Amino acid sequence: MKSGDMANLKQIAAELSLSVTTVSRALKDGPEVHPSTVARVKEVAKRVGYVPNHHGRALKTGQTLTLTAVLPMETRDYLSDLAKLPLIEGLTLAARQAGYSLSIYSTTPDDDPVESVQRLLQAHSADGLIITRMVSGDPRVKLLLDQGIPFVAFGRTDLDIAYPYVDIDNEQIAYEATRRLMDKGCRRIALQLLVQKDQASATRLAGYRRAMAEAGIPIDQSLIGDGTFTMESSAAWFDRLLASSDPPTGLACANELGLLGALHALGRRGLVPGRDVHIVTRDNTRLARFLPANIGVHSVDMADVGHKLIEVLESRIANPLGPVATILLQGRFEPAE
Amino acid sequence: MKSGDMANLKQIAAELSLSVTTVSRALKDGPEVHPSTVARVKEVAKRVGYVPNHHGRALKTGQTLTLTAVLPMETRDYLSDLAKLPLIEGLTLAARQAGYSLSIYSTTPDDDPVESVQRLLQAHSADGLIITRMVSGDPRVKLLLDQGIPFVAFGRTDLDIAYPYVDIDNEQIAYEATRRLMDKGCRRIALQLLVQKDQASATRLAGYRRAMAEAGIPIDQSLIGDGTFTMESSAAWFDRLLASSDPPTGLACANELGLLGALHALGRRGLVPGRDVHIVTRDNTRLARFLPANIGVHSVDMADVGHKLIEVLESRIANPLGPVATILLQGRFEPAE
DNA sequence: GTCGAATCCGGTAACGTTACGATGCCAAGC
DNA sequence: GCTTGGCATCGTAACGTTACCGGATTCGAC
Repeated sequence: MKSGDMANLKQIAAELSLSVTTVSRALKDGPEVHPSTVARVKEVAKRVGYVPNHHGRALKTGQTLTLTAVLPMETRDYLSDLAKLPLIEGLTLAARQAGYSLSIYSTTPDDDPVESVQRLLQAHSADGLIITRMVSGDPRVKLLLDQGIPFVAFGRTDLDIAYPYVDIDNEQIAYEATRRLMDKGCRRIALQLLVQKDQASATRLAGYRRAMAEAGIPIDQSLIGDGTFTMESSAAWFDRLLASSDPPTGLACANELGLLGALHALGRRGLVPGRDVHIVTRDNTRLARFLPANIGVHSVDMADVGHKLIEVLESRIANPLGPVATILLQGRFEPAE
Repeated sequence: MKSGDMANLKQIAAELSLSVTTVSRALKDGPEVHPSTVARVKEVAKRVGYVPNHHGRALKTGQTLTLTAVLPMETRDYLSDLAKLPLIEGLTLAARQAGYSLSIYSTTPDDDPVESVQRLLQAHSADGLIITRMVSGDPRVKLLLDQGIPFVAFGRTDLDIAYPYVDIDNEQIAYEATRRLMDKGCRRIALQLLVQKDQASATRLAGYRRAMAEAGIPIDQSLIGDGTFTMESSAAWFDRLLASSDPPTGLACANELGLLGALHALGRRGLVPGRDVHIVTRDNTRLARFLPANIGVHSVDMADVGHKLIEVLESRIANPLGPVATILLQGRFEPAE
């Protein structure tokens, strides 16, 4: 079946009348092997196209050289979050550069997140885990820490425990976004939120509240969006706001898709962004800059987030008991023209 | 380090005073084990949280239960193809349902595609490969067939060899798109193409040519877009066309990002889609339906493509010498209102 | 009462790799 | 001459799993 007849250490050893042990050591430049022997071994290895068998090594050493990213997938809609794509690209590329291969584990809304993680770590199929979409009091953190499994989270949560994470400073970004809208003269400012209980939404809300409190504007709960998120639901949500007796004059969008939904709602009412409603949005994919509307944009390089996640995870694997690294990334603001 | 103290067959066997062999057989419902023994084994396995060790099994059986998808990644731009996200989601989900885990191998434009595949198959880390972004005379097909490695391609190519693939009927879609634009009265119709030498672009061009030939309209090469693709380059390309002495009145876009670029170019000139220029686009993510413009849309469910790819690959792994399955998917057209 | 068959289970080896201790060898030191 | 020690290499065992063959018990049938 596997026609390849894969070369292994034994074959190389036989060809050179060496022991398997010596060949193994030679290939990793062990100092206990004579340099000339190393050269001969490497030459034969190259000729026969030797590639170490992943599973043999993994079984012996316990190292799989694989990292697994647990990513939520929304089956309700075609797309959930465009930023996921550059994130995946950053993750795979950084993992490859670090000598790991990256496995993606998509969770559906039906999956119990804890159980998913549970199963993953037990299968011993990865040296480390990347978890995302942190929720308040996320139980996975304690689970993974207890089990001693190296992991890194994309996002903080409100636990007392220290754990390694990379996060975007959503509080600051939402604060600035709200302030920008105020600078445009808005006082009724709508805040778009994504998944309920999502930690990112909680911090966004905190930043919004801070800005509103500083300006002395009372919070109107009806202006704060909530719940599971699609282009459709975004459009419907903002349409309801526009239809109200006292519609918002400013909007802080959660991401590109939320923006598209909101623009759709505006368009259907003949309203123009930047004139009737001022908009600021998160946009990690440059998409908003290409829409025919002047919209302020907060962006974060998601590929860089992927790189940083791998970096932290790598140091965690190398030194599981060392200090936990945490990285907080600021957004970059590009104002509307 | 790995504090887990993973349960293995030996532990279960010891606890029940059985042999490792029997436990192994019991867990896979071997007919050679007494039903009551099977029950006892399973009960203990569940209690101690036994999960089979992937690598032990892979080493013995040669099956890795892993599939690898080779996906191109454009580092030039933030996003290359939005449809890749639902594709990945479909792939991971279908792989999981089939009992496989999915590994993503991102290739950069610098990577030699053949060498990437070469290395992947030698590492014996996957039971099957999914390759994408087929080019004319793609050398990977022959390589994989020769090596007897199970694989499936997303996209056809112009080889005489039969090989398993799933593809979208781009020829037909481009043909229909061109016809729709003609129905709107367009005669100067621009065709947006993506990556050069990409097989999908070649078939799109063929469909366009067929429609133009049937209508007796001569081909104007200057209306046919070409080259590596970003939102920026799309905008620049279409802007050049609009600036020409005889600008197009119809446009068939390659995908969502190409559409956004084109709309950007239109917007900057104060032109309105559906009035000054008629547009039809590929859109696998429902994004175009949410733009404030009436645009005809050809869509394909990319998650379904992912499922079909896994399906074909699975049958290929189960029966490597069987007939090659090929699937050609039609696009669904939703006209502009 | 003996024998084949069916049923249930155990032991051994092997997949490819690496860790560990052991072994042979040669030069240098007393 | 004999030890010491460094050097290069080897042999064995083990990681967790499954394939294969062989053994024990039971049961029905002649």
